[in-house]
Amino acid sequence: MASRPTLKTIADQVGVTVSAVSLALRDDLRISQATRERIQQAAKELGYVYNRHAAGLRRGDSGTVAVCLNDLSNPFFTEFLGHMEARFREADRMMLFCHAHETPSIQARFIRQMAEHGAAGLILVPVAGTTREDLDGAQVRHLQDFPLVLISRDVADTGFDRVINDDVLGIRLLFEHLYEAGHRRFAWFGGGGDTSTARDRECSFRQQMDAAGLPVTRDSVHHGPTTLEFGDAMLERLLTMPEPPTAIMCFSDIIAFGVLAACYRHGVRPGVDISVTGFDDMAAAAYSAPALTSVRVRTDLIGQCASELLLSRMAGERYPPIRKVVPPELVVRASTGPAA
Amino acid sequence: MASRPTLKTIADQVGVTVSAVSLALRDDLRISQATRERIQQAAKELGYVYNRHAAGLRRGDSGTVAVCLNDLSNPFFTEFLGHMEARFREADRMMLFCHAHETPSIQARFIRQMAEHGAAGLILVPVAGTTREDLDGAQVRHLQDFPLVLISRDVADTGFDRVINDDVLGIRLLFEHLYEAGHRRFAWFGGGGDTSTARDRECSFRQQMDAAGLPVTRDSVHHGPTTLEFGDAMLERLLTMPEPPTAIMCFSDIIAFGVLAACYRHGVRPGVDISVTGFDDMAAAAYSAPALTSVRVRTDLIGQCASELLLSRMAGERYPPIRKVVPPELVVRASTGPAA
DNA sequence: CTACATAGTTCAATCGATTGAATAAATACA
DNA sequence: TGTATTTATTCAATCGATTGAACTATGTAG
Repeated sequence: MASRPTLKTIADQVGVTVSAVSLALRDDLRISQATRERIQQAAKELGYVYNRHAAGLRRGDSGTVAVCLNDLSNPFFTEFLGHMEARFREADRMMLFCHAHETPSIQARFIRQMAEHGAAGLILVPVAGTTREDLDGAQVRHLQDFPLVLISRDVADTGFDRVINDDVLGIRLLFEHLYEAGHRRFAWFGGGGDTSTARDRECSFRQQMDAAGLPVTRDSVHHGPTTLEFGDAMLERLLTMPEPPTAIMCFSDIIAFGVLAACYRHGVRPGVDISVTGFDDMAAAAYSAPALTSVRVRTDLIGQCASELLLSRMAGERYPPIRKVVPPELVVRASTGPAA
Repeated sequence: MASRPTLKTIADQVGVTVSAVSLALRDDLRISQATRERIQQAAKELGYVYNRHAAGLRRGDSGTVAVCLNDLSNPFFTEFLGHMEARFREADRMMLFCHAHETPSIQARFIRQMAEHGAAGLILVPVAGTTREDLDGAQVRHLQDFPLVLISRDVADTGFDRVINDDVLGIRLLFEHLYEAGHRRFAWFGGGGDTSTARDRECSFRQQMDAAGLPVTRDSVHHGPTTLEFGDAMLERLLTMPEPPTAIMCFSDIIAFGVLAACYRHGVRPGVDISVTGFDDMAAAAYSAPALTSVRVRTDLIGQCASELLLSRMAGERYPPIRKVVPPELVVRASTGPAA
């Protein structure tokens, strides 16, 4: 029944004031070592639990950071989560987490709530279609000078820090790899969402096609969700064509895995009869059947860089907004080969 | 420069007291509708942001719940996260999140910190080897009567609520499926961690073998981490045996995917030359090459049930600790077939 | 015209930790 | 011995929202 002990409880027990206890528990040298030890001992015995609400109220900092992702079912994003979590734990920051499900209203609500909680910073993979307006004014007036780092997806015209992958380069690497292997008939299985990632990758695909003097027809570009189902279904459709493409570039590994599954069912051999590429190089890409050619997005570097940037902003660093673009790496595996 | 507005700021603006503002913002009927509207209007104009530290200090509830998982790289666990996040969002609870990396010290620290934050409840997938002592006394004296729900993995002798999968049943379903298909030489690729899941599944495997009158030899049981690498490497080893098993049961889909990858490289046809089963039935299982026979762990039901249980405990419900066991479902796909 | 609800608002204490300033005690210095 | 300095601790205000009790009009019943 005894309610949670407070500084007062300890103070009474030891015979000092709350001030002394407060200082002692934080190892302040103003309190003599002897007293400090008695106080810390008593705190332990009483099972004292620090109250961050009280501390946060007085100090204005809650010791938390907020992270908002949009798609947990995609391991690619959980890789980010892992890397950032590690860095924040190191910095002794707790993480408020939100799964926005690509839904603007969820994202907006989370931004408001994390502000209410006094989170000191926010890392955000903006949901598709997020605009500048969504990020400032709208929810939290004081977001203007609030530490906020966008990752993975870019939002134009923001005054925020951003850490993103070089999607244009990634597609170029894959395209060149396929082109050099003799492929001339390409298909693009692209992300349908309104994100910078989807736009940049598809745009880069079209540029490469143009530069190679290859026509982009209605049959070469297909849009859909980033799911296994989409890749699977799309390949089924492609196989009914009179002269199907010999190389399929997918917006994401996830889609490519779907394509591989459909190939397997139809006895089409990826890397021999057809070439398939992914994007992201998630862990499973090395173990698909066959192993998937992809570009490795450096989630580790991006995640670390973003956390670092956020922590430095939180520490009060002032500099113009940074837009960091991290180059990915081509990883050639068995799912691609010379054009038949 | 103007610091964040408070109730006082609004009160001065409108010409009422903080009490009135506090009540009005929460739509308390004690304040006349006219005044309420004026206050709410002013709050909006000033860009007022609710301060949960202040409210939490006074009310003793921060409106957060804590969730601690141990392995983000396994999509199986992020499925839980998704389901719980949805339920908590619905209940207007924020989520403090921790990735314990199977590390007891991280788990312990998180438990302490979430208590400091005044989280109203905790859902935990305990890290391998977690004991009763780790969960009470040790970190937070007041955890005794603290809403805590364990999921996925069980910890013996706790007085806490638990929601877990019926692992024994799952293995039995898979075994019977394989046995009826004529398989008699089995291998078990098992989780190496000290978790109830690893123990229960392996134990069930041994029971089934016994019941079928099949010997469990040194060559039939293999332990390792829940990774693609482990499954891959283990199959390589198995193929060097003079008389390899015809059926391989894996502790997790992840391991099975590694096995399928190795099969593919060696031209061994899963479902024809050898049968492979996973466990969990994560989304990718339907799209592996070939599609994987597995048992579907109802992460949706378990996640929902756990959140529901936690919310009801948080609401003050008192009843003896509940141990809810959710039955999984057999999903037969192409990776298993009649014994050669 | 008094007594009495009733609605609308304010008063004032409270939650628990923090911190700059003040005080007391002990030690050093002249 | 008296004063300056250091060390150890306490005082008291503060952060911002909440809430039971108190107060003040206004209206209603007797």
